[in-house]
Amino acid sequence: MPSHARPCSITDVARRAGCSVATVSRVMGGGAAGKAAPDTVLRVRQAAAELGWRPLVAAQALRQGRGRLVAVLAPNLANPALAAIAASIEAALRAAGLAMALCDTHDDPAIQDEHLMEMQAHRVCAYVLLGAVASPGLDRHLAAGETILFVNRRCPAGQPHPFVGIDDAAAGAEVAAHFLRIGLRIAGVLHGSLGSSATAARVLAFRAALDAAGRPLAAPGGPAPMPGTEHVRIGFDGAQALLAAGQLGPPCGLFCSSDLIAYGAHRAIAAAGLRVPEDVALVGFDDNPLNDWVAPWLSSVRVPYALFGPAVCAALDAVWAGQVVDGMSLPHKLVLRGAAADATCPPGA
Amino acid sequence: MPSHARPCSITDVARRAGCSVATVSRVMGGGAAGKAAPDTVLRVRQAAAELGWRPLVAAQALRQGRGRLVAVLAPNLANPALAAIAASIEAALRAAGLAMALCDTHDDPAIQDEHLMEMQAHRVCAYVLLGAVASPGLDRHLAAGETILFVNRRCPAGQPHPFVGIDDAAAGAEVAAHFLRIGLRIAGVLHGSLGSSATAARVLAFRAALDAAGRPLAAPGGPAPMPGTEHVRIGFDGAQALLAAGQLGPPCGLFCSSDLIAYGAHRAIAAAGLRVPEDVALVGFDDNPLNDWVAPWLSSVRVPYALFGPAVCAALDAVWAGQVVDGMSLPHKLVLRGAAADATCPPGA
DNA sequence: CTCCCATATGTAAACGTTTTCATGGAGCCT
DNA sequence: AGGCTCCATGAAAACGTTTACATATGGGAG
Repeated sequence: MPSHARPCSITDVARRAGCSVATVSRVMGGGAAGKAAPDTVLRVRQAAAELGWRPLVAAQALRQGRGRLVAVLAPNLANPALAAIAASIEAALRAAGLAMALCDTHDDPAIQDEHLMEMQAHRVCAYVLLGAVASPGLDRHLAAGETILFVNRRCPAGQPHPFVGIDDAAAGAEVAAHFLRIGLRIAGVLHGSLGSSATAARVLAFRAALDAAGRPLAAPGGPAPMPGTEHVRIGFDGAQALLAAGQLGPPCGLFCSSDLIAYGAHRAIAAAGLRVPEDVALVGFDDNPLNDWVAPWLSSVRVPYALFGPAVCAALDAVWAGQVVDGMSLPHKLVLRGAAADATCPPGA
Repeated sequence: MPSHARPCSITDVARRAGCSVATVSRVMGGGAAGKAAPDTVLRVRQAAAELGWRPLVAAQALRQGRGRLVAVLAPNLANPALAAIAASIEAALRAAGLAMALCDTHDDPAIQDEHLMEMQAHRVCAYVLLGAVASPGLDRHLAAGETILFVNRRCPAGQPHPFVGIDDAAAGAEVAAHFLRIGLRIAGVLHGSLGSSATAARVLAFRAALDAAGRPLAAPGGPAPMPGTEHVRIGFDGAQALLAAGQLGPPCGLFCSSDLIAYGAHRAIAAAGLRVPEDVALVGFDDNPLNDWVAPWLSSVRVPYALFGPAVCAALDAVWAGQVVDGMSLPHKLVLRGAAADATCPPGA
């Protein structure tokens, strides 16, 4: 029988500890060290433990105006890179005593706004925008002075805002430098919508580095990818277009602004009878942890997934402390994978 | 300056609409059709829209005892299959006006309990356990009559509880039938901890089908995998052990209880100079959406990710309506991928 | 001994909403 | 006309917490 006896409240704890609710609140409230007599603290702690009581988050949120919930908005949870970052953030938030509400925006401004409204109704204590897109609701939240942290993509509105992510421009330039170093002809660059600051920075820096080396890339042909288009599809179609244009003659290099795009490109290239990386050297971005297992032919810029969570928490703390968090750059690394996957021992071992 | 003017409340709406807060609550509360005069409804709706007001979830939760938040606990968000299911659930919950709090339990009973406690403090309106593990906190929540829905793995405690997932036993038997049909010698089955009801059902039904066909599998050698061990590692180590035992001579078939395990096995098999699927036919489980792109050699049992969200919502509604939801089986399908990846057109097109 | 301050605790208001109950008016039946 | 029900609405209590304020107790300094 789900009798649903009312779960115990601060009042029950107070009664059991033989004090007032205010005292319980002070003792359990954390911050108030030395605000209560030592033996009272002990009694209250014990009573709370015996009853298994925790302050009701809704009541705290109501009273204090803010809750203990952090909204995390991501454009596409099916993307392993984003899922990994979300997982890292979740772990770090939990360690900080916060909970995560995760929302999938599908890169759609309307859905993003809907989520922002809903999370506002929850009085979340912060918004973590993991790949934000410009939207009216975002502007309103920014104007309202909400705590907003941009991850991966910078704020699409003009002003600089707190940001956590890698140095995409540097990474893009490194990829170019790698191709130049090994003296490979560069067939092109495949990428998603340049509306994403991350993609734009990667691609533009890549092109700029090639320009600076006197080996400029031909202007991109074909239509610009629509925002939200499946990355694998972008890669497949893009590689097919390059093949049709005769651009992918071996040997050459091809840069893809995400691993998913590289997967798609690889499929088209393999179907054309070319080998990767011997004929076409592919460099992706994100370095999906599964690459070692399923894509040993793919070099990629490794993004330190596990560092995102701690960095996000640190940035939030800094913002709440009133500091200005302008750009916090996480380290990245170009991981090169060889021609023959010498897999006599498990990768990463 | 984040002036943080107090966000408007129901009182503001009432004043603007020229009525009392009770009326606003009734009008916006949804269910109350015909509980207010038509023109009043109009005035209130307009006032709320103009002010951009939404009822504060914390206050609702406080008053009603339950919030509009659903806790989703998953054992490992880095697993693409689980991330896909979580994404599906999120979308469906949002469509139902609910928000999702996502927690990663790392398959650890202690962490699961911690999350359960925290979510209880949030007065979430339901718990969706996507791969639950037995724990004292889970027992307490069950005893307290909370709304708990098991997804993928059945309730580890004895009694039957509401469940959403595929028919794992049938799927395992189908894999066995497939191997038998094409007359392949079966080298073995690699799997994670049998503590998971899903894994156990798959593996046991697979073995049972082989037994019934008079082709019983040798008892598993080596230590049973520890819970939580990386699936790719299980696959790699397991395949290496089979190779060392001379079990993987071509041609043969090998069943892996998850795609990740199959990835690991593939790596070891390829390193040994054997081809997949010509020499060793691999069948995985989950059918990662990326398989078409990165693992065209892998046959796998496709799990209908997109159906989980709607099924979960339907099950929750049923439970709240007082019905008994015992087992809701989602359809699965064994997807066979050929030897030569004929990738002249994009997969799935 | 008195005064004052520090320290520990209790009292009560406030947060925003839902919901029960009461009120008053409009119609309908006898 | 009187009494009835039905309907729309308002007043107020309650949910569980935090916190500003008040109160009591004790100790030290004068």
